[in-house]
Amino acid sequence: MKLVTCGLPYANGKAHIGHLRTYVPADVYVRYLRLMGQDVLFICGSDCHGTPIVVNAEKEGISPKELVDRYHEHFQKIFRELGIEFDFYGRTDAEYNHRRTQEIVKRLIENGYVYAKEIELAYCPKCDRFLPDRYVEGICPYCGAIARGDECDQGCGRHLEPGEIKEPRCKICGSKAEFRKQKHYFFKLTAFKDFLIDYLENKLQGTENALNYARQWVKSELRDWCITRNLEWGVKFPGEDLVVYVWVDAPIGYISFTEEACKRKGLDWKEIWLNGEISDITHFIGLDIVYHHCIFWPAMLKGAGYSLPKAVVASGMVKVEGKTFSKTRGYVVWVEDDYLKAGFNPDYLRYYIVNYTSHEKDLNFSWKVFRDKVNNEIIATLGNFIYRVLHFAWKNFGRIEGKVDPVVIDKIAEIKDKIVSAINRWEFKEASDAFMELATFGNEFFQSSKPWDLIKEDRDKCMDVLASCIQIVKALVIFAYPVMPKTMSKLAEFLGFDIANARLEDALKPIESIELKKPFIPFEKVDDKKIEEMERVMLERIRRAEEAESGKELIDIKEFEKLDIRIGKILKAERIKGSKKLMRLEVDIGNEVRQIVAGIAEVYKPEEVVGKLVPVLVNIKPAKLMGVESRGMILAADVNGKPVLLHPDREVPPGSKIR
RNA sequence: GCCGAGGUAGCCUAGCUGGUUGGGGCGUCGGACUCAUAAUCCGAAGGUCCCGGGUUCGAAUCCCGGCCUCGGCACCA
Repeated sequence: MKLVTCGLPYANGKAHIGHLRTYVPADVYVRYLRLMGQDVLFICGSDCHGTPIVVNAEKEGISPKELVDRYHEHFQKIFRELGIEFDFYGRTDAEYNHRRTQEIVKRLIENGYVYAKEIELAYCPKCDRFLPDRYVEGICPYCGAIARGDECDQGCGRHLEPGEIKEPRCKICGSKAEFRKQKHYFFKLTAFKDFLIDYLENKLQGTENALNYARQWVKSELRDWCITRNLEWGVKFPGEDLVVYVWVDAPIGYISFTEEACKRKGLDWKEIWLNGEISDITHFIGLDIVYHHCIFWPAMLKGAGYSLPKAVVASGMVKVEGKTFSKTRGYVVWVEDDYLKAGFNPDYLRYYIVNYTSHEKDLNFSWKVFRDKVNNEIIATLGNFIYRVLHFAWKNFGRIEGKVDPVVIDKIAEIKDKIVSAINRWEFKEASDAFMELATFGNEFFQSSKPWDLIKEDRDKCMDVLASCIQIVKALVIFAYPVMPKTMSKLAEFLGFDIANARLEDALKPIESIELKKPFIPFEKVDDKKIEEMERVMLERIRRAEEAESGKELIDIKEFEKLDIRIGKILKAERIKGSKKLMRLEVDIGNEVRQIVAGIAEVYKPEEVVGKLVPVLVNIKPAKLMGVESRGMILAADVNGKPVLLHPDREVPPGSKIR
């Protein structure tokens, strides 16, 4: 029995195209494996714990469970509608996962891989509780920006250790927090370094993008993981008033979901998870969680005495209309609101995702490309071939009994081999290109055989041609089924065979005789108006996002007057060591020379900004960036996140006021 | 900065253990056909294989240097 899993969607937001980038190929993979005769268990579930869920639930005034329920339902619905069929879709807050997680944590403790340590944590005296991660807000000790407890998300982006944040405040009640010591538990990840190096170099299979990242990480410094948090919501850490960190109980979902799936099917989950060193387990994940799956997870499994995964397959990133996927900036396609509600066939999106490029590379989603792929590839090549054959055969004969051309059988066999080879390398584009090649072959065969002429001259010969074509149609239905299950199962039913129990080899078995009904048009065209509408929706969203980003209300001139903006002359400039973006400048602002740190080093070289006149916000609070004090802020235009400097249109004296 | 991945015609790509004219798809142009959702088929145009140097009889393919793009740099879900 082979196990295939997908990274668990976090039950904190709706499904978008980024999710599908992992789930669709995984589903396609499983369906092909089954067509290849393999026994596969396919599982997934909702990731239900963690601080963001608790914080968001509190914000909405509902319980974490209510929030999780909502998105758990949502994801199940999306998967159902897109034909992503898990054998079991669980949730990490279920009893079975709590039980398995606690069992594994106990094993880790028994085996000596967990130790306690006192650390200083932010504590809110008013709420009377410790404040984990995102419950804290304060000042970043490095750059002075407002930061979260665990990360300076708006400023320098640094990770913050517990206790590092300055002036911590409780995010719930807003009152001042203090630091208090508390005992927490750490997982001895460092003890697994040698094991991990060997595992990643010699044992784990998968896509290069995942393996290379992981190898690089494991060779640099590993640190022990703090695996406990001060929350109510989560899996209780044995014997303490703490819960385990989400990244402990989330992957354990893979195990507990397997148990549940096996229980329902009368199988033994231990054959997968407790059968020795490496087990036939394949994890499909996004690139963002490679670390957890290739480092943390195998170490945990090893430490608790469980089997290790055989392969980790990581999908590439998603872009939307050529821009980096971003929910906040509006470059996103929501599966339900944007796609399904518009009434598009889910098979189209599945085909797009699988066929756009290889699994490891970046996938760009564009509505125009979508329209072209659907209309030119799915419909014109594949759908049209199927329909023209079925329609012609039904109209002229009704029943087809003829000899299939051996050339056709050879071609089908060739395509089948291509598909098998591609699937074994997780090359889903190659597999889908292969069946499209067969459709093109079919069109060529039909065209060059001219059955519309033959029917007038030689009905038997015409019948043979159609027998060959129907053979190709059947092969196409089987070969394309994993990518487009909805439409292909309808066609299989039309042709009178059971796709659920089909094998790739069935495509080669000649159809002796077949009775045809009136065929249906398998795919509906996507029209330009609809695409324009979709693009409008997206542009509108991007525009709104930009507006929200700038988030500007109307202000009084008095407020503007608070800003002291002057022209400064850059006297000196140098890069800041260790930083990609920052440049240290000495700027003459008229009555003094200030040291200012500016994020322009990605675009400008020091020598080209020296001597330039630029606007400077003089009365901004001083801040430290990368340890260098900055007293002022260079103003520049923001073009796609990159700075463009502004210069006065004629020479003006440094210190000139801007108003 | 460090570490990955990658730069092949308007777009997506194959080739990358070096060897005849760098394949394929979409788009474009011309033609043919009419069974079919103006679908299909045939043909054509289109490439400094990022740049520079090197190794070699010979490099998109190997080596060195540079430029550019994307991503990661961790207890962030």
